[in-house]
Amino acid sequence: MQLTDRQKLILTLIIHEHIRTAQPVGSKSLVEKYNLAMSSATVRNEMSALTDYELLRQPHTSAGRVPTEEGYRFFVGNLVQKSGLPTNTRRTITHQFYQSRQDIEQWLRLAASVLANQSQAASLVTAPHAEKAIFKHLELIATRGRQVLMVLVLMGGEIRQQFISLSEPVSQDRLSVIAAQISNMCTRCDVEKISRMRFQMDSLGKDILDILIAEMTLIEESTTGEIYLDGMTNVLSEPEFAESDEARQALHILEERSLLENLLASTVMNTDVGGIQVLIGGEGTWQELRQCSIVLARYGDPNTLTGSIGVLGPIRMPYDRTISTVRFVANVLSDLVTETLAV
Amino acid sequence: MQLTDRQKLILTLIIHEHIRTAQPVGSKSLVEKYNLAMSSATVRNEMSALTDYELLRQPHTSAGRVPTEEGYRFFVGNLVQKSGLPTNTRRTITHQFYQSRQDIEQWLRLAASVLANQSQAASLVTAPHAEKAIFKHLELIATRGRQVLMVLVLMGGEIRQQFISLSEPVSQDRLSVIAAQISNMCTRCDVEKISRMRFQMDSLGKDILDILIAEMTLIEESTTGEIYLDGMTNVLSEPEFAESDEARQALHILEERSLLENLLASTVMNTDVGGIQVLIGGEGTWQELRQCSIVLARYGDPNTLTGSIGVLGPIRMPYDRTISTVRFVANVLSDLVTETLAV
DNA sequence: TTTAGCACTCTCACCTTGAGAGTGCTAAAA
DNA sequence: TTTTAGCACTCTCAAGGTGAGAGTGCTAAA
Repeated sequence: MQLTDRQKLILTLIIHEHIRTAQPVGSKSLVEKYNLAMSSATVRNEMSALTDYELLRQPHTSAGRVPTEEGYRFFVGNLVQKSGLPTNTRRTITHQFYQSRQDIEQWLRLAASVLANQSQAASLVTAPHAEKAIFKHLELIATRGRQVLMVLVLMGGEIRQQFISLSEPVSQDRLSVIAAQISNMCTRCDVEKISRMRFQMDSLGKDILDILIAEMTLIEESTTGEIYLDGMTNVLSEPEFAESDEARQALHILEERSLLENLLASTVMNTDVGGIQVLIGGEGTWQELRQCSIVLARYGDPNTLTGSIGVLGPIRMPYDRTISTVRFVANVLSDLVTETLAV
Repeated sequence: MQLTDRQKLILTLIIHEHIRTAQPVGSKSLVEKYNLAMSSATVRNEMSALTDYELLRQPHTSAGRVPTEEGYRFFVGNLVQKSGLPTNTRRTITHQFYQSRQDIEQWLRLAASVLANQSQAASLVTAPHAEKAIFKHLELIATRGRQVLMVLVLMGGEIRQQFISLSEPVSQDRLSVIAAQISNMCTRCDVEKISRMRFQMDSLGKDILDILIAEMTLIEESTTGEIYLDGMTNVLSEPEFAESDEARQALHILEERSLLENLLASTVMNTDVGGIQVLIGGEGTWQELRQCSIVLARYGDPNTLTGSIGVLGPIRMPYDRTISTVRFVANVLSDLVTETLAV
């Protein structure tokens, strides 16, 4: 499918106009709006051709044209201008990050908030997560009776806390000794190596090591870290979600962690850090997302810690701006992660 | 305002019927539906009286009656049957909690999920938070260069992690020594006591203690811990939120942390653990919640750690069931918190 | 005090209608 | 060959009209 320049122009204008108004775009109004140097009849002929290519669609015989999913895809793939974010927007965003508390959690929350506000859509950010769990540090804190709080720190800064129940009460001193022992012994070890050290430990140590191993295995098996969402309500103000049932289906994907993990796993997980993926109208697979598009990116340090960020909005979203924003925030997060978390 | 038994009955039935159908309730259909031993004319007279009391309202001259906010409030205050949850529902819920990972975060997430599913509405759960921050344990973990990961554990199990930047690189060994020293010295101390120990420390120790104090102050100042939400999309399926703008306003309160904190601070924070608060139609204060009711409870250990849980649904919600569910989940969480987190 | 009966009111679903916007086609102009 | 003016046609949408249905308040009798 090879489009003439004029066809590309018209497709682009129709998409712009449709994004602006959420209405079908007619030939005459398009010519008037953009002062095109051709008549509406010419535009109609081109529209007709674009409709044959299935890039445009007519809701009804005598309505204007609306871009199809294919049309958006062509637009995003070939026509969208990679404008980059305006400098002052960049500055505002960067500023916010360096203003915030120095804490991954805050950064991720902030990233979600920035994405949501900039794109006026729903956003998601997953915490950076390593494919391989490498032990860094263990802490055991007595709470009450046989209850102990276990804090496990992985290389890369992932932290897990968990209450464990020992078979008998143990003093804080003894716990500290064991924690220190394990911390020293296991630094930079993966699950396998740690398993092989099990024989060196006494009975209590073995119990704790077992829990530690279980926990690390669990972390390794999970495909993504904690998920932060923001701007869900932004989506509700879009006219295509006026009947809230449509909105419900779309937002449900974000809310239901397992669905979202599936979605991420089958798309952005295969993308390189720095790359952008745009999922338009659910790409036939995700029925609930028929009305939505998702712009996704991966951030972090490609070899160790990575996470995903994305924006979910109506299919009729301003792709250029959204893509720039997602790319920029991903870069900011990558920088922060590599600066502070790297091994 | 003193209602006769018959008036109470009719009010109750109208509310029940309205909750079921979301439609105005007429005299005739009410008599038929519930096989009342009186004629529709009698019911009409009583309805008229209830309307005078402003417990009912007519959307239009010749429509049926709809409960007013006042009507719901009377119902919740006087007529609602405190049924308690069915035994098997209780069992299902309890079971889920003991099945889950032994980890506050999981419990809170689960609580939110249970509330959302049981009530088919949106739910919120705040992490338990102590009014007074009491130090328990400090851990310092070298990451890279001058970057250090500080893990702060408070009495009661609140954990904060933060990256701090020291003025010069420090070895893990030295960090461990300092952390142990602080941990020993400050156990069970509040901010004030810790501040008085500052002079004992060397320069590096002072820096760290300052950050620690700042962090503890921050925790003490925040009114609530982490917030977990669930079931936002449930609300979208209610007919009163068909035009998504209504839904947007309501859900916005949940999404915007500061708004939600305000709301909690001005209501449930003043409630005792074990008590239930029902906020109907925003009580005149919260414009965004005109269409909603919130059922709130406080859980935890009254003297140390408390958190809030709640359900947000349409004003037309099944209060008896929702209240029972919220109360039950609050009790379960209280038990878990006092069992595992208490000092 | 309750109820049957009645006149009245209001909504809602349904239909019709005309304006408006858009289309495709054709024939003439460039 | 490409572009454009003109025209007949199509379809939506808002506005207005109509009747069925449900509900009400009032009155007079039980």
